[in-house]
Amino acid sequence: MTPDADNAPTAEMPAVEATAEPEAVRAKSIPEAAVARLAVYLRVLSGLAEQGSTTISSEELSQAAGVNSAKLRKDLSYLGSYGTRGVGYDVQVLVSQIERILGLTRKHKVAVVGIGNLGHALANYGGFPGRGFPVEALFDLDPDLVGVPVGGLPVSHLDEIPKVCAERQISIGVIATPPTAAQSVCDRLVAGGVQCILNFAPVVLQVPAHIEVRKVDLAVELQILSFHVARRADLAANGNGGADGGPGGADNGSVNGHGNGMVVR
Amino acid sequence: MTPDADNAPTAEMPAVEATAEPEAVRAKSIPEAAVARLAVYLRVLSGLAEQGSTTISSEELSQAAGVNSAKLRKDLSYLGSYGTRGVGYDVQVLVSQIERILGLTRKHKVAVVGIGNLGHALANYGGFPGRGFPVEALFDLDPDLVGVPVGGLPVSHLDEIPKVCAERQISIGVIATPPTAAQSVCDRLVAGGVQCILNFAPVVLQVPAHIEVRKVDLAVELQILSFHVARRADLAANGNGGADGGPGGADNGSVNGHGNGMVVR
DNA sequence: GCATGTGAAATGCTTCACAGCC
DNA sequence: GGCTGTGAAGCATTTCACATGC
Repeated sequence: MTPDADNAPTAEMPAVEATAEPEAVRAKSIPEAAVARLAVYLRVLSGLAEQGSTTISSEELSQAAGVNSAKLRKDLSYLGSYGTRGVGYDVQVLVSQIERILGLTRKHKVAVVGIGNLGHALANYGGFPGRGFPVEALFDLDPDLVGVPVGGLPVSHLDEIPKVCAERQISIGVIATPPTAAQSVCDRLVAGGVQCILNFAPVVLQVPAHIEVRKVDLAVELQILSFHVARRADLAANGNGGADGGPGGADNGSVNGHGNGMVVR
Repeated sequence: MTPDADNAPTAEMPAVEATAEPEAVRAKSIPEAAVARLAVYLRVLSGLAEQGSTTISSEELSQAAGVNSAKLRKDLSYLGSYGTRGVGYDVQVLVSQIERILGLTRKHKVAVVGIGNLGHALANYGGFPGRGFPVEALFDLDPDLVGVPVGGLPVSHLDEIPKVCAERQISIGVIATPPTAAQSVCDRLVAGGVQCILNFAPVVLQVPAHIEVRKVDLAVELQILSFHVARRADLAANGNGGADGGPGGADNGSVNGHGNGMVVR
């Protein structure tokens, strides 16, 4: 995962205060794990909407999203009650509600730092996934790159990070630099006022408490896969006594869960 | 995080039983979340080793890895008892033990499918992170790319996936194609005998139960960050009256705070 | 009848706190 | 005195199972 799912959201906010909320109190504190899945549901639902579906049951949607239906319903219940018993959910309504919860009704400007192979790929992502995340600044250290437009946007120097980020109101910084530069880049992004960082560099960043960091770590992902290969080999080697019946049989229940995550980390 | 985690031996293991295991039973079933962190510790430790450190305490290592020390010790305890009370851990010993558990003592051949921006980045990663994951096959649909060497390896056509993967004993397939092609590529990788898949395409793959899948989903990561920005904005907007004192303050200490500040994220 | 929504149970993960050992 | 290793407590997430309402 999501990988990752580390993160300690804390923030409980028990009863909130007196100020009676006139309406839905929202901020009900929705589990981090559920948030990640909502993003997946959103993509599936958008696809369905384009194909003309208007309603869908939890069973169908859960299949398409690779989770079980109970989990899906629980996740959707965090949004409020937007289904119809005996029928299912209205696709458009779910799309809107998930977008609302995820804060996608507003744009989040992105800066990409480190225009190497990966940075290029990110900068060219065509406005970044699903709209709402326009790339509005690019940075690199290399003098040969500074000034050159990549994906229609000129590259600025690392030193400009704080100034440019502040000016353009960047809210998300993406770090795609070599590991040695990452912490320093991170500090400058924070100085520039970004609120969140998506880190592709294989280092653990130190950040102030109010900055949200997510990391995407290729080496870690591969090593997790390696672990599973090894474990499977172990089991096959000495795990089961005779019987069995070749691979695949193994049984072990494990439903088809599948899943994953994240990244998650 | 990957759910799956089915453990073979079910229950605990209160005492020995029936089929006496001749030796250490290893397969102790280590939590998925811990596996991901072990990979991080490994990187930190490798760095330390290169700088000449020979021992380290749980406190220091946990700081460097961005977790708290209790968690770190618990994680390391899954490896066995390799620390020295009153002293700390031997860096080299930990490195070896983590490598053993993660199955890094053996190579895992990788195939990259989809040689676009991202695929290029991956193919050029210079043998892939930290050794042990050699890229040994590249695939794309584009006739202009087939046959062209990328990072020293010629690109083959998608149709060759099953054959080439089987021949070269590829164990990990990396999908870096557009979403529409991903499921079909996945099926071919499975046909070619790969055991694990790392999926960069924004789709939920359907795979047989014995295949391990991890996904890296840029859109999901950004949307999770968006959620946190939104939540924070919400809190700031109606959470607390004036006072405050800038962002970050909020916190609202979850009551029992409990010392232990801990930097963490 | 059928599918949602949700308390409650089960499972899994993290944190605490301290015994054990150097 | 310091630091590891770990049972037990505390939380978080997932799953169950069924009342609820269309």
